[in-house]
Amino acid sequence: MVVDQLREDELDRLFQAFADSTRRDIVRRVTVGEYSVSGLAALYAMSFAAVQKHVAVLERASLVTKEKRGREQIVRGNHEGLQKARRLLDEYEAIWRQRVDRIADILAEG
Amino acid sequence: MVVDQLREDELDRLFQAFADSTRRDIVRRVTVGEYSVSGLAALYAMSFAAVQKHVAVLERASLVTKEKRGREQIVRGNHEGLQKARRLLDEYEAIWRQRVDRIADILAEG
DNA sequence: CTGATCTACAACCATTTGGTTGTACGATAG
DNA sequence: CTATCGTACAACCAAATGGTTGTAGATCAG
Repeated sequence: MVVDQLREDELDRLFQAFADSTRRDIVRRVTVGEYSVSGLAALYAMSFAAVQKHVAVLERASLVTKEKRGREQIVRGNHEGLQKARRLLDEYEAIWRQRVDRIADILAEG
Repeated sequence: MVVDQLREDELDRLFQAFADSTRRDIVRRVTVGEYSVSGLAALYAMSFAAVQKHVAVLERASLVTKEKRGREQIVRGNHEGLQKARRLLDEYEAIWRQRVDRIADILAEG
């Protein structure tokens, strides 16, 4: 086994990151606009530290990047993670379509 | 707030379900072939009960369905969950493209 | 310089997660 | 009928998750 452990871990982190509505909202916002960590924190009914942790989870998943600007840390959307997640789901969709085609073939044969 | 709590919870469950390599493998397998719960359990280095729990997580996320056949429970892939997950990532991709277009516009103006 | 702001990080807590073993029960094979 | 198989479910455990408060270091405004 141990097919491609690095990629598997990467995908674990990616989907785990998406599995929280606050984090999904952060991703949407930082894709459209520019936010510091505290700018984001102001949007949610939770502590600054909690939002900071959410951003860290997104960063580890390559869904956002942080860039220091003065005393602020600007959070930006990172297309890389999103693309990887989409690519995986596209693979699954392809497997599904192959399966449907195969069943169609069997029906055509019979 | 409380935009669409049901959908948010649904998405939480969906991405949470994808955030585990064993579960991703189960989804792939049951999309292609037919497996009972114990048939799946035989594939992994963990207990039957553990696999049973993974299947339950996938079922709650609408990624698989179970169907009783004699004393076996047949697990099958369910396109519904996969589609919903893909749809969300497509939305994010669209947001990203809009952002890129907007930047292009600004550059064109300037 | 001083005070306010932004961030990082540690420590703590409750709940969830991913695993285990054990028990029980319906369905099937012999 | 009896033994076995496939499943369900409870109880338990360690680790991870999602939140909190508190402390401390940079950076900026006045």
